[in-house]
Amino acid sequence: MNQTSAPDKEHNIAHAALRAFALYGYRRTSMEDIAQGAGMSRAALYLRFKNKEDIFRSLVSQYYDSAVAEMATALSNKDQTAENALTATLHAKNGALAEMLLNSPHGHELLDTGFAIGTDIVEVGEKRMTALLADFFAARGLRAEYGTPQSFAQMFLAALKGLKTSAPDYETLLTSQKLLVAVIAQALDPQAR
Amino acid sequence: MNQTSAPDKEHNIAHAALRAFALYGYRRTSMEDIAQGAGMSRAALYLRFKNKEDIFRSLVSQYYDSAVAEMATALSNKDQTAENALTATLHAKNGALAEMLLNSPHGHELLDTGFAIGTDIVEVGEKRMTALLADFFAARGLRAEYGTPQSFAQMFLAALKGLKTSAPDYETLLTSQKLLVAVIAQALDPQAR
DNA sequence: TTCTGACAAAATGTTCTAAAATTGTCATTA
DNA sequence: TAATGACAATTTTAGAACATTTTGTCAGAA
Repeated sequence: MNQTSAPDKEHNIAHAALRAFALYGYRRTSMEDIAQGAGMSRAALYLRFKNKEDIFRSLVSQYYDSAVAEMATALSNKDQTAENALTATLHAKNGALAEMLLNSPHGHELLDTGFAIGTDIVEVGEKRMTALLADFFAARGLRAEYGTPQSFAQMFLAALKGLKTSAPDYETLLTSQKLLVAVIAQALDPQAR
Repeated sequence: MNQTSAPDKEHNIAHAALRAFALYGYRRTSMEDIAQGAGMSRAALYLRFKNKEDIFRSLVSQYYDSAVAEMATALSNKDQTAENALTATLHAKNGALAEMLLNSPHGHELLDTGFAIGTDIVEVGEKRMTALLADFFAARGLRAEYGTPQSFAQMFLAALKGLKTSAPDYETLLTSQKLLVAVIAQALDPQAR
């Protein structure tokens, strides 16, 4: 009854890996680092993951799965204001994992041009987010002058990325995210105020 | 009467440098490359510029000077719609110099994290742009719910940067810029449509 | 005066070698 | 069965030695 299940162990590994990546960066994190953090031998890691890249990809997967799921929930409630829905969406996107990586001194390594691990996963993750937002914008009756829901959603995500990379501190990030959301919400619902 | 004036030569150098930087990237551009492009000896460059970094900084300066001036003009006409003013502003920002660098295969080197030359100039240039936009937003009666004109302008510039870095192609960039401008313009002038 | 060729100094790139670290696997243990 | 220690193979790192390129300067030519 108290035997640790496989998913739990994989979670331990993922957690330890995340910590190590945030601490040392991807390149300088060794399998030994991760194994120690997860409280097991290095060899044990290979029982569950093919290699370091595999672990990293699973982290990215994990992030997008939860972020997309949370986003879907946040956007599904038809009764709330557009502003609230979008704000909840941001919380989903700024999830714990993203937070930890972005706040680490090695966040850049994992985002900079030329870091090519998990790119494919990122791509489909972003596509799923775009689709969710496009549906939302369509459902809220986005007017034709703002282009297709699809292109509008792309614009929104790109703008958000800009806020994230430009913000000098967390405070500023929150402020500008709030402003952008307010503007977008207003565009959806011009007479709301 | 037909002697070439100093400013002209400096312009030649700047032009050649820009070409070389776009072609080879900053690091792999030698003073010899620039000298050849400008049709003079390498030593002659040192008569007008301290070194390569100095040339690069003068390029950045030049860009911001013209971009800021054009932006000021674009934003000053009180009769045009906010949307037109902002669109003209984008043209100023996406100036020829920016275009050339961004479209070059080495554009990334000059933008990526860790490229620290001319950072101070960029900083004051961006501040000047922010100030111009803030004045514009204030003059157009930006409503309090969108924060201060200052923070709103910061948000706008950051979002624009996101569009630029995220756009897969020039077409998409233009589209999303247009959408963002439309949204912002509508926030300034809710009943305009 | 305005510019250049030539020079010394500095920086950058290349190739090699040996040591150290990291990886992935497997026979063996608990 | 699930996990480990230990092993061979691979990769990474650091340093030395050397060639090449690039830089910044200056005496002197145009």
